[in-house]
Amino acid sequence: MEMSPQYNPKETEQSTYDKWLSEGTFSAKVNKGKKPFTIVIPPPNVTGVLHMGHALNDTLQDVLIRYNRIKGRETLWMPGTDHAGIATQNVVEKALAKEGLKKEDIGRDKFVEKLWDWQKEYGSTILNQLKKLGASCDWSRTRFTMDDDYSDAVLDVFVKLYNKGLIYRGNYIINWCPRCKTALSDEESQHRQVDGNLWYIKYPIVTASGENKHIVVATTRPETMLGDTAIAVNPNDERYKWLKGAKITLPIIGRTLRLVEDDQIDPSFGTGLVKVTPAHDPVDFSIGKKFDLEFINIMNDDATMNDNAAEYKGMDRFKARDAIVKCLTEKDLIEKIEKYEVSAGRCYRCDTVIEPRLSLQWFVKMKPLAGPAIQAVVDDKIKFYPDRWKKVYLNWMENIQDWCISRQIWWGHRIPVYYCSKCYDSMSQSSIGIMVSKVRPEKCAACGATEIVQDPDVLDTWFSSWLWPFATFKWPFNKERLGSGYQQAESELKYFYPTDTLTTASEILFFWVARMIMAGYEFMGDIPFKDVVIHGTVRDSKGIKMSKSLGNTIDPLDVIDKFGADALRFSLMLLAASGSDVFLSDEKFLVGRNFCNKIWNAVRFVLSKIENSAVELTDIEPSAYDGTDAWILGKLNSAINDVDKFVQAYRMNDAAKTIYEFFWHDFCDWYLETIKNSFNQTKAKTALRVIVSTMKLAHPIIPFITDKILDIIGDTVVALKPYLSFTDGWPEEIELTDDILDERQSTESLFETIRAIRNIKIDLGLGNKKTGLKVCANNKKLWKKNETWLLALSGSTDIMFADELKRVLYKNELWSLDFSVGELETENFLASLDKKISNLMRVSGQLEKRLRNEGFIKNASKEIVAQEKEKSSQIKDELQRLKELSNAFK
RNA sequence: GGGCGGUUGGCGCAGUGGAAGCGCAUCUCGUUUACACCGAGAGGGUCACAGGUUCGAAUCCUGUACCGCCUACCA
Repeated sequence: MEMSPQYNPKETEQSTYDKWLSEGTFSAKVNKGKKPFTIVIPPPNVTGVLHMGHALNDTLQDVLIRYNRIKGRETLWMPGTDHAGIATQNVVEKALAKEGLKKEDIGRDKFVEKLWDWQKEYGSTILNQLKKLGASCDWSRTRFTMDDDYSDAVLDVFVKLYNKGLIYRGNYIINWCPRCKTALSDEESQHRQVDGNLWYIKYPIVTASGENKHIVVATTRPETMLGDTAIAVNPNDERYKWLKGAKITLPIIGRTLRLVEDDQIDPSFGTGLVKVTPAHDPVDFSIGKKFDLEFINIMNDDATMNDNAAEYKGMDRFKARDAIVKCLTEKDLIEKIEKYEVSAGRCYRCDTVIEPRLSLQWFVKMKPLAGPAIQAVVDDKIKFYPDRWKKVYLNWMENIQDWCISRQIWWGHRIPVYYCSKCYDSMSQSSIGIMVSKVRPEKCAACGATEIVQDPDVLDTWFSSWLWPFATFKWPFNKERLGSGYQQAESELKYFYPTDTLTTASEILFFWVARMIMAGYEFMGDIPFKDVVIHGTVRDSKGIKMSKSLGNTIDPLDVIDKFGADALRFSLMLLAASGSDVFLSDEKFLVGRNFCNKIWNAVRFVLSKIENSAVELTDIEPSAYDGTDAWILGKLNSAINDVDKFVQAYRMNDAAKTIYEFFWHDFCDWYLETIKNSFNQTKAKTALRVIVSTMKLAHPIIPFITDKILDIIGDTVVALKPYLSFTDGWPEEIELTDDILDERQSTESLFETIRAIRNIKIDLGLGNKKTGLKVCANNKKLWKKNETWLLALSGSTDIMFADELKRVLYKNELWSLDFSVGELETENFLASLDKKISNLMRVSGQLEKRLRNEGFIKNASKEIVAQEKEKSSQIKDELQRLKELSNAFK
């Protein structure tokens, strides 16, 4: 078969992937004879397009899946997408805006219909892109968090938790995004320090004794003063004892404010007096509750001021701030303005500054759910890689807050709560007239009225994705919907759950990972996965996080187009040291491309040798190894062993590196070079064996080229065909007999000598010049046997054996050497020797000193002392040899 | 404010107590018919700083500085 001089991934990737699909390589089924290995994909947003973060995360998963598949496990990689409430709604809203429409114009039902249309058309974009990457997901199982079966799980869970008393509704200060007009969880709001001001505002008072004065409060948000209902002071603050009984008046509005004492107040901040706005600040809210203050909401849901804001009504919050500051300045009520860095929360979707807002929301009580999830990690039932995340996880879980799960948007699972129009009173805390049910109740359970309204809110997206590891298996097995498939679904969950490994970025450790663990225990009574692998963040070459808005992204599809999917995958795995961030630039992908090309050419070379020689390959078992064969097979054994170990420890970079070094440097640079001049049947078999084994080792990381190579080998060496499959197991180490192990050792010495010869030639100014080699050796046979490749690799014309050498240029315990060249430029040679000598003297001195040190002899372990003695004597021998050499030329 | 990491050649990283390593970049040499997406070589680091433990520290302990990330209600 003709192979081009360069590997061209474009020619093969698509057809190879199609072959996998048609052969059903990725499909998983319950197979009691095999141990399952399961990964559920972190479902990308339906709106998503593949970025480097996905490429990294999903390659990692594919490596694990393919590795375990080769190892004979029944592997399932469950794919799917997440409906991503706000993100998706934003996309469709934008599309609508192009037609000059708002979602309110077409109404909820029509809008949701449009969302479904959108998801049907574009929802599988990212999944198709994953196929380009080579992802071996079982596509027949693709799930979506708003599938009927999945939605059933979400509602089921809501009802169960409600009935258990773990879901409640309450008034709360929540993070409100005035642009998305929805509540955001703490995790969805990102805090950022920005330059702001601290305004010191004077509030007029009349003291108990009738004196007209003013007090000063400091605030970063002057506009909220319109909603002030109190002034708070620390009870221990002596400076303000006189304030008791004073009448405090809120400027502009004229409202009388109460004075309350609370120890949350830090006397050292500002003036020690705080304006209290219970409806617009979380701390103030808690003070408001404690002292039963009035909650005055001054804003609309889009952060414009409302009826309670007097003349500022209708104004945007920031315009109102300016206006209020201007008005106060005119009235001489601003004492001073200080520069102050404030930490403002921002919407993680649109970056709008969040407004703390009082509203009625649904919550999940998290403390009861957290218990088992903490214990599982403490007991190492679930392990983190790298394990430092364990501490981070535990720290968060131990301080967990209740989870606000309602969202004021239209795209998502609608909250299964119904209100009776007759007997439900939204103002009362009573649950009369509230019905929680997966299906709409026909009439009110309390009064029997039939006018029933469903809660308009939908559930937080994470409230569906936290069920991902089991809801994707069609839990809770709705018999009506599943029909006869019911039992199969149940047995699949039983077989594949708990899943094995979850890989993710650290950003969603709390959003998602922690909650999946809680859901796993609450609904399955078991962990959702055993290992959590947390990889780093993808950054550009300057270390800045890649993001679309910064325009510093590298599109994985471009990389695939330019270098191939394998190049992308290999480079990513090589760079992604476990848990540390990945710095990327276009050049970084050259490593992967070059490596694939190296593989391609090594194979091309070996196959051409086989085709051009009379070698007939009848079986794959090599019989008559020589030293170089034994040497490379020994290296292969270690590579197999190491790759195995590294993949299991999730150290993909070490696995990739091992394969790279072994194949490139050991196999190509040494073994293939030696067989160029001594090709025979054993060599052909050995080379093929190494290639086939390496293809299997590398297949999880670079599936396309390795698959192609096995195809090509099968076509060229037809007898090998039955051995060339990725399903017949992981390569086995080859047992080597003792005498072969000895030959392996002498091969290593010969290689060492060749390196020395090359160095000496350069030092002697001989460069690449071919010279004769004079050898004085005990073991002439060894040199004779390997003569052809020794000549080629050392750049020699011939080898002459002598019993004694007048001049010695290289010497070790086995042989000494000289070149058949008359006069030599020995200056550089001597300098190089001297450098080696002085270096060894230094080390030798250190060792001597150590061995003379009584403390060392007394305290260090016997093995260490013996080891150091051995080292010392070796170095002395070496030193002796070098000194002799050097003296001979002086 | 609290927590967790990091600091090793120009850059990116390995290295869990016994002679400082790897990849990229740099430099020199090479038209050796698998590969220039190649081969053979070379240079380059007092392992952030200060103490301590130890016969011995890049490695363990304490502190300092700087850099990240997460978390938090100083208005």
